[in-house]
Amino acid sequence: MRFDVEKAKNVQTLLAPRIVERDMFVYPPRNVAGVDVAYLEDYAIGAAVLMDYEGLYVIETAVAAVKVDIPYVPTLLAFREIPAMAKAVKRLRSRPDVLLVDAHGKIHPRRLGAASHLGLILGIPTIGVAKKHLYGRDLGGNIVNGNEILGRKLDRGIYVSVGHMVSLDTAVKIVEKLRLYSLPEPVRRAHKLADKVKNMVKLGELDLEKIVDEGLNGVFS
DNA sequence: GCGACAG
DNA sequence: ATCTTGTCGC
Repeated sequence: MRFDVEKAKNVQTLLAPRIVERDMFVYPPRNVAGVDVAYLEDYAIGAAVLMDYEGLYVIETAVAAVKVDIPYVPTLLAFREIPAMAKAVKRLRSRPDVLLVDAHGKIHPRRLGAASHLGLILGIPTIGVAKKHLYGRDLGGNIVNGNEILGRKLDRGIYVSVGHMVSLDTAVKIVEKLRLYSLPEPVRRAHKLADKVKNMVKLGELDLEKIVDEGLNGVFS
């Protein structure tokens, strides 16, 4: 067993105290990016879409792929997804002011969901945006655990929580503004991009190995 | 022991 | 997350 579950949990417990819950960027942000991952066999394809916060137009996109060894274990998703997400974000030529991650942030048993973990590793403000419940109790829209507020559940079943370097109120404000559809645009587009690349690789229209060592950049819409 | 369990 | 066809509706 190359993946030590207990050790991974200890890493989360150790890193959680480093999360900053204050806005460490100028609000409103100039631009925001969304990241997501798609899987194809034993590879993870990460996609990042950078958009203008006010105009909601795409500035640039980046795709990266990495081989994945780690299995999916509930609450330890970060260890499986972060390599691909981090690589995609780093391939962006501009550094996003805020990053929206398709995963939970503080809504996590040890307060370090993948969105928080990624923000800590990249040193970029992050917001957790998830579609399903993972942890905590719903108390009138607030996801709580005892007296602690971990995040918020918005309409259409979207969970928002602090990733890193952002307050919950600001995180919610940003997500709401970017919600043209259920998911905030940057995340929805990153999901579509990762999915599209995955299918193109399947159809032989793209070479996965080439994406693994060179990545893919674009300036689409 | 039982149920829950992001992507 | 992934697999997987058609179908209903704006």
